[in-house]
Parts: sequence; C-alpha cells; structure tokens
Amino acid sequence: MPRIIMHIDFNSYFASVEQQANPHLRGKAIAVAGKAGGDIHRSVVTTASREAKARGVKTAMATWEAKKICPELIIIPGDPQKYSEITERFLTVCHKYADAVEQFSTDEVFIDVTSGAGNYFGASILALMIRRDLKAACGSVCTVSIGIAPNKLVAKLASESVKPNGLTVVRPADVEDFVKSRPLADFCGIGRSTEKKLAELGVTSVATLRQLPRTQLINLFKSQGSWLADASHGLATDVLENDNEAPKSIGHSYTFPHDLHTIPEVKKNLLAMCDRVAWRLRGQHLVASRVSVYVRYGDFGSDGCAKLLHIPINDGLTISQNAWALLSPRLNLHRGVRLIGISVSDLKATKPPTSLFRKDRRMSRVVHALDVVQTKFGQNSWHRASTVSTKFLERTSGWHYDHLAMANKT
DNA sequence: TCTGGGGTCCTAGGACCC
DNA sequence: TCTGGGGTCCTAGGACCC
Repeated sequence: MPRIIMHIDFNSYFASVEQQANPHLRGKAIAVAGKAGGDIHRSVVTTASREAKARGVKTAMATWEAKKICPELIIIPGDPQKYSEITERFLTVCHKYADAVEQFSTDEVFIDVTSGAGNYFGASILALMIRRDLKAACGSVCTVSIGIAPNKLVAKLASESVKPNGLTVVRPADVEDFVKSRPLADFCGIGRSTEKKLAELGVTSVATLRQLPRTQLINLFKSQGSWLADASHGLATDVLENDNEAPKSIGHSYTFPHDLHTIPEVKKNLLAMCDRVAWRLRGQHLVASRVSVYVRYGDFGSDGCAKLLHIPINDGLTISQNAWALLSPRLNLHRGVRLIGISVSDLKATKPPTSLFRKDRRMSRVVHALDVVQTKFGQNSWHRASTVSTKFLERTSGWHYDHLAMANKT
C-alpha cells in the first residue's frame, strides 16, 4: 500500500527559538554559535536567522567570517536546554496526528500519516492543523516547512523546496517530474564528495544522472550506486525509524580556546571530557566496550584511533586511561592540539557491578554518589582535583567539600 | 585571528583461524 | 620449487546527516 509521508522542518530553528524568547532579537540578523562560556571566536554558525541568511550568513560558517560579511550580526551562544524543551513540544504535536513519528534531528521529523489522512488532500489539511498547533505550542516566530510525498526521500526534498513556511505536496504521479527539478545537492545522501565525483562524470543534474546505467553507478559507487539510480526517479524503500532505539555511540569533542602544547594540559582536559561522556553513559544505564579518540592539530591535520575492550566500562577515569593509552603514542604536541574528541560505542545495558575487589566496589559507590550530586546540582557541581588549576581549587574548595560531604551521606 | 559538535553507516585491509 | 581460500574480527578512515 502506498504510504503518505510528511517531513516537517523547523525554519532557522535555534535562531527562531532565541527570537521567540527575546522580542528585541526579532527582525534582526542573528546567529547562534558555540555555547555559553565557550569561545565564540573559534566557533561556527550553528543556525542563522532568516534575516542573517538574507545577508549571506550560512550554517557552518566561521563566526569571524559571518561577522565580516554581516557586521551587524548578533551572535548568541547556544542554549541546548531551551531547544530541547521546544523540541519536546514539537514532538508532542506530531504524536497527536500520527502513530509513527521519527525524529530525524532536533528540528526535523518524519511522520507517517497514511491512515490518519486517507489521501493527499487530507494530508494537506493535516499539515495546516499541525502548523497551527506548532505556532500555539512553540510561538508565533516559529515557522515550519512541510513536504508531503510517498516516501521520506521525496518528502524531505519537498519540504526543502519552499522555505520558509512552505507546504509542498508531491503526489505519486508527480514524483518523476518533481525530482527532476531538484538540484543533486538537495538529496539527503548526496554530499559534497559524491556531488564532486558525479560532476567528474558529467553528471550535474537529475536528468543526466538518469542517463547513467545502473551497472556503471554500482561499479563506481558500490551500494550507494544502486541508491543513486533509484533516487534519481524518487524511488526509495526508506522506513520510519523507531525513536526509542538506544544510541549506538556517545561522544564529546571540544575545540580549546588555545592550542594545547603540554602533556598535563591534554591529560587534564581528556579526563574532564571523559567524565562528561561517562556521566551521559550512566544516565542511560549503558556500558561501553569501545573507546575512540580523535585529535585535531593547530594545522588542521587530524588523527584518531579506537580500541575494543574486554570489559565494558562506564566511569570517566577508566575511559580516560584507555583513551590516553591510545592517544599518547601518536600524539604530536609540536603541532598544538586544537581539538580532542572522545567517543564510546559498542554499548550495552548496564549490569550491576560484579568486581570482586573491594577497591572497585568502593569506586562504584563514589561514582554513584557523584552522579547523585550532579543530577541535583548540575554539570559543574564537582570537578576532579586533577582537572582544575590550584587557583581554582583555592577559590572554590570550600564549596566543593560541602558538596562532596553531602554526596557521601547520600 | 584559521573551519563546531553531535551522530550514523560503510568499506578497505590486516590479522588470525581453519 | 611460491604460499589457496573462506570466514571472522578488528581498526582506520571516509562519507553522510543535522
């Protein structure tokens, strides 16, 4: 049975949320970049408002570059908490109108409205109702572009085709023509590299892509080749993914305000980052069997490696020890460390601690106590002594000891 | 004053086993 | 004197998405 899939895409998501929250920002060129407390100068634009886009500011553009082309640009640090609250409201509205909802990213969902809408006319009415409810739930500044089509691939192309505030319906009979009108770069699955490779073959449009034999595409692009052949006709067997699936990996990466040149600096930051990853891991009751570490140097060269562990782990210190063992033999400090990325994967549900050693059992009690503190007092409620400067410790030690004492009682 | 940070999936190639 | 072949596991690295 043919399906009716709707793709809903928040326009300039983070920027709209900021403009909704602060009326002074409405109608102005703003960009969301970095996070509160982070270094904005080494960040890129996460989202540009409609007004900023009109002046040439684009997503992923370096903030200094954005400022250069749009001097009046107001840069706002990102507020993940705020956005996830709005996303929750967004999802609640979607669930009201469809059984199957796939959250594709913070600001995009696919919903299957086959049974709820009945036909494409019904789906258009549904889209208008969703738009009305979203305005009520998220604010009048927030607009969405909606695409309706027989599959995810075309629904996404459709929503992308009219921005902002578009509603594009592509009935099955119109798929071939509609797809032909779209640029290759708009296809979800054709990135810069594939686009370039296709251009070298003389393929710069859907029409020219259709002329290449499927066998040739498969030879050149392996499994992606077959997908390309289908996509050029708007054919896809994509299904809505279940939202409740556990994550496959959890990671954290950070660009330092200044490149690091010493081992203690690297180790200290690595440990703090591993603690954050471990905290999220435990929050989802998971343990990890693979640790991956990635480094970007001042010259923008990079290096990374990964290791499978025999015993699954979920505490920051152990993750950090493994990451350091991987990283240290290949680390080149002369180049300056710009970014470190740490990621854990091969995730499984946590089992109760089984170690026979008293030291390990004691450590898991400490980790649990610290989790309790962090849940109650937030992300910066405790730090390892080894990850903070002496000055910082002197300034804040009283505060920390108070909280640690409380944690032990808990 | 040099391009972030969160993910997923696929493939190549080496090591190892029988 | 010349080292096949299938399978699996693992890491590195690249491509893609937002």
